[in-house]
Amino acid sequence: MRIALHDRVNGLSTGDQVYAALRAAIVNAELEPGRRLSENELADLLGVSRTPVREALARLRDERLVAIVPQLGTFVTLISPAAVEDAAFVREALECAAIRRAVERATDAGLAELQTNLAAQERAEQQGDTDAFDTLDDALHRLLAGLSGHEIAWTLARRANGHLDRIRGLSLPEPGYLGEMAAEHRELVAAIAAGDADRAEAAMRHHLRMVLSSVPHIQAVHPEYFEES
Amino acid sequence: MRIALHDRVNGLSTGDQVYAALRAAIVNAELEPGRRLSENELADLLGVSRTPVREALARLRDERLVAIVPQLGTFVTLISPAAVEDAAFVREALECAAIRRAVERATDAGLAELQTNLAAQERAEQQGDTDAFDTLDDALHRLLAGLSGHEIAWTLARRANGHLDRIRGLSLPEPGYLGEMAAEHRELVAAIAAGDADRAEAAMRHHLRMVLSSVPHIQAVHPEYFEES
DNA sequence: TGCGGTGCACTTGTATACTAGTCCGCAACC
DNA sequence: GGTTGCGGACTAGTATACAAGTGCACCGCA
Repeated sequence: MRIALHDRVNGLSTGDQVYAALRAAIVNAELEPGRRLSENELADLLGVSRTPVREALARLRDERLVAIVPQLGTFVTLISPAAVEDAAFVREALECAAIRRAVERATDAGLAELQTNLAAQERAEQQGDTDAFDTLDDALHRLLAGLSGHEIAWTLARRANGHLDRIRGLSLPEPGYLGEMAAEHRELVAAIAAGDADRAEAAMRHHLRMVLSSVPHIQAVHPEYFEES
Repeated sequence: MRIALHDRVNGLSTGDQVYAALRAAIVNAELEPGRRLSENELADLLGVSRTPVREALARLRDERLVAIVPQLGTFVTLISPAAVEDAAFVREALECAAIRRAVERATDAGLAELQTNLAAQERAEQQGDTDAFDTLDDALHRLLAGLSGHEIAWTLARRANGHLDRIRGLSLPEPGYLGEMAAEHRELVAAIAAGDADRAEAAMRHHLRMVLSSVPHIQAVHPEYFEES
C-alpha cells in the first residue's frame, strides 16, 4: 500500500489528511473491499499515531466505506448492490431537486462558469485524461449545486456517495465513455440555459443512472468485491 | 446542565452515548446556540475522558451543530436561516422522492403499520403528550422511508437535519399544532393508500414546509440564537 | 489614570499507555 | 488420535500525558 500524506502545512489537520488519503485509497480500490485494516498498521504506515487514524476511520464508517467491529477489527466494506442503489437514490433526489432550482436561479455568470468547465472537459476528453475529467465532472456537479443555492446538498450527496464513487473508480475506461459523459453534461447545461426545468431534471436523472449500468460488469469481473445477495 | 449518560450495558459505546446526550441537549436548546463548550468540562460532567467527547463533537461538527475552532474552543453553532433552508431543501428532496417510491411499493402490511402509527398519534394528541407525538412523528417518517426501500435516506436526512430539529425543539407548543400535524400525516397516508404519487408528494412538501413557518416567530423571541444576516 | 507588554491559563490536536475482549493455536488430557 | 481448555497475540475502546497556540487579565510604567 502506497498511501502517503501530503505536506502538513496546508492547514488541514492530520486527521483530515488521513481521512482524505484513506478515502482515496478505498475509492480507488487500492484498499480492496473486504480488506482488513489495522489502526496500528495504518498509523505506522502513515507515520502518525492511532488518534487521527481513528478519527478518519470513524468518518469513513459514517460513509459506510468501512465497518468497525469492536474487539475484532476494521474492514473495508464489501460493495453492496443495495447500498449502491441507496446512494444513487439519494444523489438522484438531491441533484434533481438542485438542478430544478438551478434553472430558476441561474445567472449569466453562473452559466459562463459552466461553459468554462465544459470546455475544459472537452480538452480532457481529447487528451484522454481520465483523472482530469473526473475532477471536472465533480466540479461541474458542485457548480450546479452552487447555482441551486444549496451547495450543502452537494457535500451531503458526496458523503452518501462512497459506494457510487467506488463503482466509478472500478469502471474500466471504455472507449467513448468520456465522450458520452461530456455530451450529457452539455445537455444538462443546455437545458439550464434554455430555462427548461423538466428537461434539465430528466437529463440529470438519465445522467446519474449511467453509472449504475456498469455495476453488473464490475460485479462479473470482481465478484469478490461484492456482498453475496 | 443536566446531561446524563444512560447505563452503559446497552451495547452502545461511550462515544455513542455522549453523542446522543449532547445532540439531544443541543436540539432541546439546553445547550443554547452560541454557547461555548469545553471538551474537558464535558468530560468531567459526563464522567468520561476527553476521547469519547471528542468523537461525539466531531460527529456533531459534521452535522454543523457545533463549530470546532482549533486552539480556541468549541461552540454550539448559532442557528443560521440559510442552514435551516439548506436542511429543509435536503429533507424535502429526499422525502418527496422517497414517498413517490413508497406509493409504488406500498404493501398492505406497510399500510397497516402506518395506520397503527396514526392511531397512536391521535392518542398522543388527545393527551397533549408532545414528546410522544414527536417520537411518533419521527417513526412515521422512518416508516415511509422504509416503504420506499431506501431507509438509508431517512438516516441521511436525519443527519442533515440538526438545524431543523432545533427549530422544532424551540417551537412553542401552540394550540392546535399537534392536531394540524396529525391531520397532515393522515393525508400523507391516505394519498399513499390511494396510490396517488402526485398527491402524496404534494402533501409531503406542504407538510415539511410547515416547520419553516415557525422560524420567524422563534427568531423574534430568541434573536440571540440566530446568526445576524 | 490610561496604556502597553508580558505571562499565565485555557483551548484543541496529537501521541502514548492501559483495559477489556475475541480469535486461534498449541498442549495436555481423555 | 481426538477433544478440550488455556494462553498468547492480536483487536478496538478508553484514559492520560504532552505539544502548540490563542486570548485575556494583570501588573508595571508613563
